[in-house]
Amino acid sequence: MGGIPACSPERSRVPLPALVAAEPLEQQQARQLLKALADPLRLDLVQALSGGERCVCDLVADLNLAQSRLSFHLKVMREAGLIEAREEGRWVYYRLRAGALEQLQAWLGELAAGCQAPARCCS
Amino acid sequence: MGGIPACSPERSRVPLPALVAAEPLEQQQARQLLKALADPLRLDLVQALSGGERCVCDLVADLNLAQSRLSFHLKVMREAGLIEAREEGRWVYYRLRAGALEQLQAWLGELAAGCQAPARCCS
DNA sequence: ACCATAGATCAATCAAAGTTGATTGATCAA
DNA sequence: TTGATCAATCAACTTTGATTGATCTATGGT
Repeated sequence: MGGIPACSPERSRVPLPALVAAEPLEQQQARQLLKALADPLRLDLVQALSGGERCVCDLVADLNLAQSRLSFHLKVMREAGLIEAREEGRWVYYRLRAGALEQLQAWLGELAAGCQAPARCCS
Repeated sequence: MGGIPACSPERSRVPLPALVAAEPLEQQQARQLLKALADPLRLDLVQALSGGERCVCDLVADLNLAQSRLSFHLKVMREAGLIEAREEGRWVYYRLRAGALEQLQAWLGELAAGCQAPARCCS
């Protein structure tokens, strides 16, 4: 809890890592992606980004929400690897990571594959 | 809150409706499915069901969890239309709804389609 | 240097989800 | 009919997640 503040707060922007490659997607990553998608506001954001890259100030205006609120949700999505950011001067542009969506699709496909088996009879 | 108990408590099992067809999937339904998937325990359940139908008592044993806890999560998944139940005597068997998974896949596909457009320049 | 804007972060608050243990209704076997 | 087991539900509690408003840093214009 009451942590020693690291040498300097050093508040650099967009410091967050994410998913790595187009690999099969581990359960943990899938969960983060799903959680990042499973929220009404974030779903609106995804919708807004589904037509292409947008900058934060536009999103604030278009969706008419508090900037800190937007920033919070963008962070959740970024940390999940669902979106990525590109800085340009003062502005930050966000876009969906198509790769993440495709990984998730593939992951769902695998689930659907074997799920029709008849019940193992219970004890 | 302090409700008048309906004529008789009538605790019939598995009363919950769900998704209807293999249609394009509305945002609200997508969100429910995503939320149903976005939980560690429920993901374990999905995993367990991905090989085919299982009965509750087996799931309790295999995943080693409290029965009421399992029941709660099964209900969330059922209400989202992610799984469905089949009663047989004393037992209830659950299985994944492949249709739901496929709908979700398709929904993701549409998102991925247009998201690579270059930024609309901001203001 | 100064001020305005863009956007991230923090602390406090509030709401939504999950957990637990106990109870209840059904079903089945003895 | 009694007793055991399966599974859903409820009420109390705990944990997690979202919202808000205030700061804070970086960039750019004057």
